Amino acid sequence: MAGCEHCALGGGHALCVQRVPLFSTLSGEELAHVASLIRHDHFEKGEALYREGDLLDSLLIIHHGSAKAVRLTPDGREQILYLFSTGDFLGERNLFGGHAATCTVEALEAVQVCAFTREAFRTLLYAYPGISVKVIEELETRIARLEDAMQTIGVRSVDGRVGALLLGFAQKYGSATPEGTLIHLPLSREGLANYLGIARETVSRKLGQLEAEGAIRAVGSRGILLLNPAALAEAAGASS
Amino acid sequence: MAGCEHCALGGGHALCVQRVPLFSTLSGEELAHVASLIRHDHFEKGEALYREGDLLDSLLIIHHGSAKAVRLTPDGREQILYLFSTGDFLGERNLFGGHAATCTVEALEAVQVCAFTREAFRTLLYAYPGISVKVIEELETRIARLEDAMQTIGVRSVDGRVGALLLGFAQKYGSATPEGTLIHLPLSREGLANYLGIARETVSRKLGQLEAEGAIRAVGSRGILLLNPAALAEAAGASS
DNA sequence: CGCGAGCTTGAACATTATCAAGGCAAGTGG
DNA sequence: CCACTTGCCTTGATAATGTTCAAGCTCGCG
Repeated sequence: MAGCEHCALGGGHALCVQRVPLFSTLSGEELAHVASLIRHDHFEKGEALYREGDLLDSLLIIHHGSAKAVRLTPDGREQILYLFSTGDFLGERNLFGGHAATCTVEALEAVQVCAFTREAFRTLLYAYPGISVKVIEELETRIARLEDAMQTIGVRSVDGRVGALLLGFAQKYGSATPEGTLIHLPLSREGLANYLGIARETVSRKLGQLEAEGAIRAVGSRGILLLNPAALAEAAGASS
Repeated sequence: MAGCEHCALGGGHALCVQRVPLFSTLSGEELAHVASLIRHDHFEKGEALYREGDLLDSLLIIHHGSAKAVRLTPDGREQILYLFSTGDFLGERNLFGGHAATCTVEALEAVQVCAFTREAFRTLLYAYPGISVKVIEELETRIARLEDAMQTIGVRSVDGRVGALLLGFAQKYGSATPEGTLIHLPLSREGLANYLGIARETVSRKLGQLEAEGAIRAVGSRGILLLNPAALAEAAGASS
């Protein structure tokens, strides 16, 4: 059986399928079956996992690395819609309706993915009905994330957006230190700008301002130390 | 059997369940079974179908009328996330995870809904597995809408947002006339502002500007005649 | 006819984008 | 090992854009 090589490698390495909430209801034996259906792929930084308009025929699970889902706006800029990292899955949008991909997904760093073909996944759905419910739940989660993002982008002042973004990143990419939470940003300033829908320069200025206020401290170009989360939360909550 | 009274009323009136894509794969007999599980409810304009934080236990199908899904932002304004009208269904977010509702849904006019209890719907899912796939597809559609909305709100200039909104409304609420498409707005100016994430006054100004340019013509307070859709499309596509 | 809610308009103000110049850092080649 | 180059980031000045506050208007309704 063509198992998941990545998963087989490295000592206490868990099966990649175990990392996906989708399969959390399955037994070890079933997981092994699922894993046997997996094939692999690898992308370098900057490479596209797929592009807007592609007709995907696989479900992708990010085994290691991170990626951004972007969409080109009519005026030529790009809007980042999601950030994916280890354990997230994508491509589910295209498995059923036969729709073309609605956004381009590009690797932010080297990315290893585990993939199911459409057929393999459909087989799974019939074999393990519980997965359907999991898919639905996962989609609901993604909707919730989008709703949050939309509320953030749509209404809050720019200060608030920046604050909310940093707090969000702190949970996802942060690690606790004696001084506060250290965030390793997954994006450049330009990336942050595209995520927030504002100009690059504005990101710089807002971060500079927050640093001047003592709420954060820059650590290299991709590191931010959260000194005063409460100040950010306040910015995120108040209109100015 | 406690059938769907609304559906039974009025001559060639279709079963309300037929209006929902969810059940499009079912036969007439199966539809009748589904319809037998339905109960009803009615809401007046301004009344809430449910509120943020409620633990819903039903799937609601809008049989007649329209409603808005809103979320209160930290700074006290409201952000409109969706508009629902006849045939749309809602509450699916809360059927599985047992999550509380993430937004408040309020009737924009008198609304009649058909509802399934959670149990009834689960029963259906097991009886007719095809419904699961439909649910997934429908969720995907909703995600696509959100992604569109996010791109619109996040990046486009306000002129572009207004243009895109009008074009979108033209498809959903428009009727063709010799002079152009006549849109009956489902929202007040304040509603439009909350939907677009901008100030009331700005909506007035932009609409006035479009009217001055001859792209649209106001017809009463809730009517807009689209004279030059191309001009709107251009605004929606260009940054300024 | 008069009242009130919602809409429009104006002017001052705040914020952000844009344009432009300069700095920092990492990687390159001598 | 150092100067150079390149890409990315910061900072400043200016102009465009939207918000806010305030006043007046319109339309529908009692």
